[in-house]
Amino acid sequence: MKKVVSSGQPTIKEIAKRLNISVSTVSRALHDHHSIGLRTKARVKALAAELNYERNQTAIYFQQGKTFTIGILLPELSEAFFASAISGIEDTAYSNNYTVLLGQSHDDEAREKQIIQSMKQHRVDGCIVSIGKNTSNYEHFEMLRQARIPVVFFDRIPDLPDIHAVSCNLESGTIQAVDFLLKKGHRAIGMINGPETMVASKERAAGYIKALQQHRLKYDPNLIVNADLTVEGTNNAMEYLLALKRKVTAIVTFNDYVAMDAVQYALKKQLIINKDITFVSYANTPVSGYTAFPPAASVEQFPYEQGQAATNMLLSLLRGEHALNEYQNKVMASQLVIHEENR
Amino acid sequence: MKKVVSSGQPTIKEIAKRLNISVSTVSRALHDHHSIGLRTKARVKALAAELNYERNQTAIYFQQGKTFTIGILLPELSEAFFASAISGIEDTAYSNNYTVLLGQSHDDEAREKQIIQSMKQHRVDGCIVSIGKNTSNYEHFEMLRQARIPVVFFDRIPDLPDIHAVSCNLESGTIQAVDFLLKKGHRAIGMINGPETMVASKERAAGYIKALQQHRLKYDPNLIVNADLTVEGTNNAMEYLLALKRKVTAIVTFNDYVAMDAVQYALKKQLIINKDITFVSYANTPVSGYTAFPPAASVEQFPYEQGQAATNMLLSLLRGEHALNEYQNKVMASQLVIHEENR
DNA sequence: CTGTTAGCGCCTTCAA
DNA sequence: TTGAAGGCGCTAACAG
Repeated sequence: MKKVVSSGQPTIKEIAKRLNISVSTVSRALHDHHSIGLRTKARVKALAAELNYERNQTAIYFQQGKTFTIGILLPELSEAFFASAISGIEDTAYSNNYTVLLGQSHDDEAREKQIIQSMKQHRVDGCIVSIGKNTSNYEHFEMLRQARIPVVFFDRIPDLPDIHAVSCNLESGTIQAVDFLLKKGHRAIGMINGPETMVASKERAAGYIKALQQHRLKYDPNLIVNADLTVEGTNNAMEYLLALKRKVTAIVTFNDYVAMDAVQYALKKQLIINKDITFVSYANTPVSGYTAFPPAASVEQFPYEQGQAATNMLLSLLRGEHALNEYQNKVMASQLVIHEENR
Repeated sequence: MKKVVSSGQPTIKEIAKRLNISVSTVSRALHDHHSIGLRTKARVKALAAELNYERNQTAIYFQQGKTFTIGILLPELSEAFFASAISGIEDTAYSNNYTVLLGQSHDDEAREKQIIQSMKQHRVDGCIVSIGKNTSNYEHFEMLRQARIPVVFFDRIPDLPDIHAVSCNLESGTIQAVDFLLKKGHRAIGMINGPETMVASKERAAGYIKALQQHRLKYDPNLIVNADLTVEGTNNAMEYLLALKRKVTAIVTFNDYVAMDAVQYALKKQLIINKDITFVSYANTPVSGYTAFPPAASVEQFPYEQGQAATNMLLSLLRGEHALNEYQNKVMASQLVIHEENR
């Protein structure tokens, strides 16, 4: 008993039969192979068009061992930063005839593993990954390596030696940010940083310190607080900073959300924004323009461009332009964007 | 000459050879088929584990004619609304063992067509689609229908008779919104609506009118303005509304962005928000909580839930629980969310 | 309980 | 210029 699976979609076999020629001739005709007679070619193409023939990609994937699909694994699709990043990835993949398989880990390591597993089974040609907040075990990526599936990490990259990665170094932007504040006359500049373990937090702190050094100013460790990015954490950090003996007149916050929370706190304390206290932040969101008191400046991290860069790196790997073990680590510079001050 | 494509990944054939049994036995053992001896099963599984065997999905897709993949076509990934929607889609798909192929049309009809084409070639089992702003030709969806690939439209649904669709009716939410304002004593309620052609604009207008009717109030067409959702458009609309003889004390805006622009305009005109003028909006964004003057209430459109619902509908179609031509049109109710007023 | 075999759609070598 | 045949990895029908 023959099972019908292809829901009536025409195949080359069918075309061959109708035209009384062989399947290989049809296949070649469809591919414009030079050794096929013009007449035959025309007849084949005409019938193919008439029948609405379409090659069965799954068959081709199967026998070629390539899927022209890349897997994207991200923590959270609804975060503006990642939404932009995906957008950049999809655009680049699309214009190179690749499609994109999507998975979100929700910062859950177990789910991250499952998704990687599933992508591997789907035989994606490669992966682009931004790891979860708490991921500390990287064996799932090791499996990809063994399966010779290239991976490019971006933004949230793991602390491993031999990886392909694209990221945005926050140090440069942070230097610019602190510099900006120093030039406006601020001397006691606080920083609400993220969890100490995060690479991103380290980069922020490093930038902060370097900026001070460049101005030959003393670095006071008390001015940097590590917070957990929740509203309470931000409030606590603000309380701490505002209680310092040295009067803090400017604060660099971990991201725009923290900034907005911090602004709310400051307002409650009757502080006048941009006068008593000035905020500078990191632009994870396009929203800040709409808030009443946006940070005076923001460090842009270029998510769309990071997505593009990661995809291009992966594609060059897939094209064999670089050896898989020739590890590339593209670091893009973050950049300070000064907002309009007349609001 | 044998071409090696599978990059050395072990196959059941290899396992069979090593164990001196047949491929079908291996296949069955791996599937826990009841008719396989415990010993054999164990041996097979052990070797499979040792070799790091993993089934080649592309082979299975190919021979089963199913890919357990659904295609998502959306206008713009970086719009918060769609980002949430995708999140809902991906979560639902994932927990049903489906994966998700992604494409964004950027509201470009040609690109929309290409993506649909590509998804069809990838042999996705079904599609979830939100059409572009300007899409007026639906032949690409007709092709899907002919290929018997089910499509569920959501949010931006085409004006076609026989389709599966999930959407959120804004009429109910709008009624609640106007009702809310009427109960607070407002009588001259303006509306900055979207382009007249959009279904969503019509629903808003209809809700507005119905709410007045329910209160036995006269409907004044002058109070509804169609704008184009740009900042200038919003400013013009505001100028118009504020210049009316009847003093407008409340305004329903098309979405949160329009609301924020309108608030800015009002502030410039020295109006006091929530006193001189009150805004109610539609929640396309989770941001409004951070703005200084968020709308007093918002009509929630539940993008995540819409994504879930669309995916469930598609899955039920794929499972054959409903005939493909038994068209379902799920309309979810929008709902007014009243914000805290003590800010 | 296990083995043999055909076939999914396509491409590609080899032979004519 | 064309045809025949094999094989990609796997499943399932059929035959022991």
